[in-house]
Amino acid sequence: MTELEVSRRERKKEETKERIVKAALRLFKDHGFDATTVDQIAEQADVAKGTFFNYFPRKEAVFGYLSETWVADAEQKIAAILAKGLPSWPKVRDVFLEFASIYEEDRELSLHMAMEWTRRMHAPDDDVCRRWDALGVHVVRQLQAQGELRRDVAAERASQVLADVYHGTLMMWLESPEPPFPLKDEIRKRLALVIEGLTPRAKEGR
Amino acid sequence: MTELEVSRRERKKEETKERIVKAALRLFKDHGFDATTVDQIAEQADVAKGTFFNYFPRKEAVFGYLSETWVADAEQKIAAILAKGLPSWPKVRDVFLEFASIYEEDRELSLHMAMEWTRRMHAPDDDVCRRWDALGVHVVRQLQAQGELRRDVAAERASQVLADVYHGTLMMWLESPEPPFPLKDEIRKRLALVIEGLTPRAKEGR
DNA sequence: CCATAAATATGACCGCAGTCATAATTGGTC
DNA sequence: GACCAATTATGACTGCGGTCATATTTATGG
Repeated sequence: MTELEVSRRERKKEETKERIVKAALRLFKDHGFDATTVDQIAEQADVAKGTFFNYFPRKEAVFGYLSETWVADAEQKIAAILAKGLPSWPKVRDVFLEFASIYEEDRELSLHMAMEWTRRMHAPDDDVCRRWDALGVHVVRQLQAQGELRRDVAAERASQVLADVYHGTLMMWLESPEPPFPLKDEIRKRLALVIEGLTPRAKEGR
Repeated sequence: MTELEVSRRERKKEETKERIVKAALRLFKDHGFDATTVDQIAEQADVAKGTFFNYFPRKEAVFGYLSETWVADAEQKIAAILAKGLPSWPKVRDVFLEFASIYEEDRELSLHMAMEWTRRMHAPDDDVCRRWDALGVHVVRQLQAQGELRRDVAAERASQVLADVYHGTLMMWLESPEPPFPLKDEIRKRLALVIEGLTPRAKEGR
């Protein structure tokens, strides 16, 4: 009984997974990540505890579900920009800045999300990481072709440097008990620094 | 009985702490971080389990002990460089690169160390973080004064960007199952990118 | 409709990190 | 030495993340 590529099984499977994610995120937001137990999540999602671990290997792994959505979204938007004629750095940058605003909604939760994200790179078979990487490299290549970025540096390296600064700034912002600065603004400024470089120019701006 | 600022109590305290750290690191190296239990550490250090938690709030916290040593060491070396006349970026950079070689000894262990280090920033009362920060800012200020770095950017920001790239590269290297590149070399190249900037120059180098 | 195998669900169970009430040590005082 | 307060040590105990053997459901073939 293979009707239209999606069997009833797979549908139910996906449904359950979503129920678990929804329940988990709800509880995380309400009571905090640490205070939420897997039992509670399972209860709330109306499954047994063991079932949770059929879908996610670790408690934190529920965050992985989100990043899949996000990377798809990013690919979408970036593709749109790159498609319509001349791409330009500011536009691309703004797409990534947009994602930063997601983190502003719930900092405590976002911190756990970001740490899980960090940990995931461990697994070499994780394709979400690869997709982010590929996206970054692709963007840099385009900007290089457009003449907006130096062509004499490896695109992978340039992409990584930008990602590091993005991620580092985000982490610092997330880890402070109080927001230490306006997140998007700071990221923009730091990225600008990387683009411009730290070397003094001939005519130093004021 | 306050003889020479260090009571017997404090001496024993410090001794015990060191015994615990030594035992922990030994076991981590031999059997891996996760496979090592606090019971084993306590056993090996000849104390009760509860005693461990008198000295360290979490199992990972033993790494904190090391970072204190390191930052002191870094302050020392950097001060020496900055003291003797003209400081220059390459020399400063090499000091930080030296630290990278510590990580090359045991990657699995270093990964846990780095993650604990990341988590520590959470606590606002952690002065190790503040000291690293202060050190970075101080260095940048000096280099700015020396004319080696742009003077029109906030030293804190510049320092952070450099730290982010350093840290990001390190994490990527630590998280890969196999070393993906020569660590020190890659850090040097990426830092160079930040210094030079990603903007195309008039005469593009080949 | 029954048989069978694969996929999925379940909750009793286990090991360990971390807590806490209590006990032992220590240093100071008379 | 006897007493006291403060500091440090201890291990029984708890709670939760994660496992696993077993049960249940689902799809398929005869």
